[in-house]
Amino acid sequence: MIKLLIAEDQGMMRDALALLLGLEDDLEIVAQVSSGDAIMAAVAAHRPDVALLDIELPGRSGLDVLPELRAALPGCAVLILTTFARPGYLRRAMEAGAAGFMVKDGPVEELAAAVRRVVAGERIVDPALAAAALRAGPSPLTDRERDVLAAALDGATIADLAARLHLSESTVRNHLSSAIGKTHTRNRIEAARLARHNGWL
Amino acid sequence: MIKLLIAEDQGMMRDALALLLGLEDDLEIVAQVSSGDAIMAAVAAHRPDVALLDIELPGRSGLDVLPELRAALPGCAVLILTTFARPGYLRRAMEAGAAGFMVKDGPVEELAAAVRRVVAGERIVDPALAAAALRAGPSPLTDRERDVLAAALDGATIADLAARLHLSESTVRNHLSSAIGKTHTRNRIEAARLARHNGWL
DNA sequence: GATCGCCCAGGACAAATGTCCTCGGCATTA
DNA sequence: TAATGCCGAGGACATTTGTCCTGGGCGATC
Repeated sequence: MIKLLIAEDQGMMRDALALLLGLEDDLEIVAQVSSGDAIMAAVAAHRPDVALLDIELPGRSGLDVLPELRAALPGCAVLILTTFARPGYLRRAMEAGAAGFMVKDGPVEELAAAVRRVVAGERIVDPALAAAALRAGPSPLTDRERDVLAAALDGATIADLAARLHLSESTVRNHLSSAIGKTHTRNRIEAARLARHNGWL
Repeated sequence: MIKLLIAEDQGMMRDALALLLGLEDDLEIVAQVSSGDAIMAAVAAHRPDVALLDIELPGRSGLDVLPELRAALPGCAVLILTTFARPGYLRRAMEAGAAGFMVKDGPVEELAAAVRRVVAGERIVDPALAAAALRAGPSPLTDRERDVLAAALDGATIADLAARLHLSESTVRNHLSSAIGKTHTRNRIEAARLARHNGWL
């Protein structure tokens, strides 16, 4: 019997996954959580064989908890299940030891099969996405550039960013200018959007 | 037997919905489509009793096809099912004659019940969302302001917008300035984000 | 110890953006 | 007919943003 943990914030999707996977004879859902903060406690309590993690969760993201989960329970295979096929997400997932990376676009039948395959030790990666990840390369951004771009996503002014990050306006400008240059974009909005698209934030 | 049409682009969600609703004895999935363009043809071919429409679909949005669907097949109740609880979405859906509006956060069990209730003539609306829709009020934007804001969402410069919309830069500036004023925001990014959040785009 | 990259900060400057004004055309409404 | 509102356009102006430069501090690496 394969013990499964599901971390997914969208209620309908979570219920549907649990119901469908629960129908399989060799799978058992031992825990369902809807926030990233709840993952580690559920892992400790139920010691699943496979963890199905969404990335964009309230609290901590699935990618953030991934290294911690691998360290705490190395025998648990992690299958990332996300809406967004972002190259940087795949890269981070693989570097952190995920066993597989799937997007929610495919048919549900693939899911149970994927769970069994990662339990068998296989790695699951969408080939097209892997190619995109290699093409996009690793993030060219420094930590601070990433912070500033992430904070700029919602349209804040430079003064806002400076206040929010406890920096001077000059520093914020410099980081932004540098990030714009590295991303070959024309302003911070394009830079921030590209960075998000590539999973660099 | 209640005949159902499902329009949903995310494969896993579509499959899961179809499977779960198909398990109900009194429901029958007569059509599944993944793009907005395909909805009307499927409606004509299968004449469903209930159409379950996502809003953000490739091709035409669920809200765009809604009036056409109601005109073509008035006996078909439309249940909007969306990820985003945007006040303007709810408003548009209700004004266009939707029978219900649900977000994908809730438990799946609600879904089959909602389908039966709209067939029985009930209207389904999340009370909290309805309150938000009333609080946000109708869109204050003119058609052109909406167009310009929508085009500004991706970080385009004023020159880009002017070229894309076949307007002079002066005109674009004026529309943007007006939209910024009406939304009580500080720049077009904030204005565009607020407008999107409220479902005004 | 020197070098490198990152971080923070400031100044100077050009370019982009946002505001406010005028003006004309057009359709709808009173 | 007059008034109103939306649309397109342009000019003038202040503000914001982006670029490029300098410089100091810090830690890692060679």
